[in-house]
Amino acid sequence: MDERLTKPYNPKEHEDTIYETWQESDFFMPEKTGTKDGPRFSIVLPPPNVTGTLHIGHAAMLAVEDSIVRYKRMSGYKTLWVPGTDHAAIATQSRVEADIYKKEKKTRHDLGRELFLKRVETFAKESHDTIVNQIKKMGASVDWSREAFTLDEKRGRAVNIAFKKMYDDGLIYRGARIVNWDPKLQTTVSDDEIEWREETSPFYYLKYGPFVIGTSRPETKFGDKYVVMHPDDTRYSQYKDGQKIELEWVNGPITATIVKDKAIDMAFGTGVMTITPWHDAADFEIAERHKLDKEQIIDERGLLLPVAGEFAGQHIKKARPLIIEKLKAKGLLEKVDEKYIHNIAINSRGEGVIEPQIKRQWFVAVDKEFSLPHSSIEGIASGSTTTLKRLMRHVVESGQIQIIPERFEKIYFHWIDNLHDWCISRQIWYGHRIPVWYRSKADQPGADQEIFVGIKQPDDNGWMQDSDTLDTWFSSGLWTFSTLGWPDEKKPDFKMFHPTDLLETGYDILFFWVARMILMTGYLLGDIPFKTVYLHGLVRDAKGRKMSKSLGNTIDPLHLIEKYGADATRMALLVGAPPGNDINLSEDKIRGYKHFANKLWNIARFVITNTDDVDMNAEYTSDDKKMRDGFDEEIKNITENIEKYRIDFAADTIYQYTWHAFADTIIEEAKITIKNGSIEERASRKKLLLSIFTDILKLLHPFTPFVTETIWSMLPKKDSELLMVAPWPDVKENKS
RNA sequence: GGGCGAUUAGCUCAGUUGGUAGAGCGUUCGCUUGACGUGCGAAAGGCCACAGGUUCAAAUCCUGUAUCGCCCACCA
Repeated sequence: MDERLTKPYNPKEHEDTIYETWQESDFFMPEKTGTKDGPRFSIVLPPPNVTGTLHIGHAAMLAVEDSIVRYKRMSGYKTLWVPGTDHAAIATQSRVEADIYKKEKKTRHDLGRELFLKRVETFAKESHDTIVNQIKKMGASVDWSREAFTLDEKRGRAVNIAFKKMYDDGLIYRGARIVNWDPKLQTTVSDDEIEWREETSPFYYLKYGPFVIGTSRPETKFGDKYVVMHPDDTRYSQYKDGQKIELEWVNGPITATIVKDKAIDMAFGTGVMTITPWHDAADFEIAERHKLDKEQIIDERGLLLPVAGEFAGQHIKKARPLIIEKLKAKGLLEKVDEKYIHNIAINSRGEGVIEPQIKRQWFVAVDKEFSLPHSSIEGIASGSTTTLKRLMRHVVESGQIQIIPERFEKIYFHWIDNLHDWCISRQIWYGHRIPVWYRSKADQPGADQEIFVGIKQPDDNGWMQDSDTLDTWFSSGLWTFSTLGWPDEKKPDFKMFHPTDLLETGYDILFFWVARMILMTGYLLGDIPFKTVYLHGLVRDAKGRKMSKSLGNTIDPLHLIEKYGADATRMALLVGAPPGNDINLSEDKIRGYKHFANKLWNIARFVITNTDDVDMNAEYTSDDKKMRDGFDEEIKNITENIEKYRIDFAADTIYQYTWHAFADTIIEEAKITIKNGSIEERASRKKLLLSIFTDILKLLHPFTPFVTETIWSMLPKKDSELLMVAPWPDVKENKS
């Protein structure tokens, strides 16, 4: 017997060497697996952000993906799993900014663009190395030779080409639109990056000529010169759209214009409101509809502009009570509701309170028609006209992309239907610089600047690049094909592995990322990025709370691997985690699976020591035949569940079988048979032991790769040197 | 305001097409049994949130209610 087996199983002694063995074998590379013309399976790793270290959610993701990938590889597929990391623009930048400020009391502006970016890159590099190590510790069988980064040179080229093509097709435009401005980070953020927080604040009723208007933000009201009501509101039928009225306002008399718009909720407040188009998205829409003037009241830092009169230059927070005082003194304050509950917008990255502003930004037009020259999408012919929104809806609606669990399809459609143009420019430094250059026309002062959109800076003089960078999701939207060689569509990887088979990611980034990949792939390739989307849930703590640094309930996956082993950690994250469901993770659960790894180890000891004289050509007794047939049913069941992406069932089924059928029954009976049975009975049971155990190792391998590979190396008889490429048990023919 | 999910043993959760309720951890009792005490054998513990309905049969399907959680939305 192998002397390693004499001790209890200690994952630490085996895991790192096993991973090295795998890597040296090159079986992580598709070139080494499957057959030339055989089936292929490809998947990309959702690139983790280089903002520090992986958390337990990443570990869960790796466990699910690696299980599927290993299963496919063993099933004879040419299997590719592409790893990489994401520069995560704003998240990484604000992390480094905070670090620098904490240590050196300096801002990025103190350092300057170039120096600051160096610091971010250093941080990103360290982060990357940590992450790579963690991915390896989890046992992920990714192809490291194909590793990519969203901000490396190849991906940068892909980004610029995509941008230029969209610009040329009129799908990317520059426009003054209302955006979510974060005065703290001094940048715009997309709608999806906003979190809403409930807040109780006073709600003021102000006299506005003959009307009473309600507001929670009196500091924005200085320039309000349109008063809006519903056209069907009989209370105000004496007022006509466009009618002018004179009234006394905060800083003196003004002329206001009546506007009738159906967006007004007659039941809310007095049914009348004034609008501030520059600082409110809803007001902006009304102003656009009626072609009204828009005036900026608050600047980028949150200070009031000259329109505020005596309050100019003050910060909105400080000015508000003073403004109320003045309104009160002028008799314009009708009443105050102190307990008004409303939602305020917060930047989810960095916690700044969002101040809507009208700004000149770059947008992707989601409703604009364009023609798609080449299309592999069923139902959309090459050369036909469509919009990004329609494309995104169609590929899921027609079933060309399947989302698991299905209920998320509805959520996806709903999101698309509410989608506005996507603001892609960011006023931060870390990221893909917008590939647009400007030059003022020297001979024509005051004229518009010349604009150049391209892959790289034009050769002649005087061009200045746009200082903004792109939303990080712009580059990750290209991920499924920018990692396979695009824009060169002749690259073998692209031809062989695109579209990918599966995208496995958290439901929390369905809109951010999944939808954007569908958008980019549909537009740039006329294709789908993947056939199936598997959405996993969030990992919560034992009490069901979200893990967060502030709660102090985060679990470091490396700590778990150190204490219980990667296999136990993986099992705990797989079992009980059906697609789309959050799982509560407790250390007790992981400890249970550590015991299982040891159980398997001891089973191995029993089987190996009792089958050294096994004859694999022996006849099964009828009892043993039944046992083997029963196990074949389990194999079928497990295989079907993996195919259905019910990894949780598959992992639990083989766990239950191994412990409570194989160990508790077959081994226990074997002890008696081997001692007292006839020659035939003994030979049969020994064959059964080794035969089932060999297949158990195969079935368990996708879920617990380390311990099974370690045991495999001790098996005297086997059909493959390494378990990771041993053939998956096939029972289809056994069916009688 | 709209949508989605959850509610099952002391705790955390499974329960795949409806067929007399399961796991892990915890608890109690007994076992140094020739693979394993990280174990083995046994036991206690559940009107499956509530109210109706469909069915020979419901934790499972339908309707409603309650509580919790999540997502979406331009109510000033």
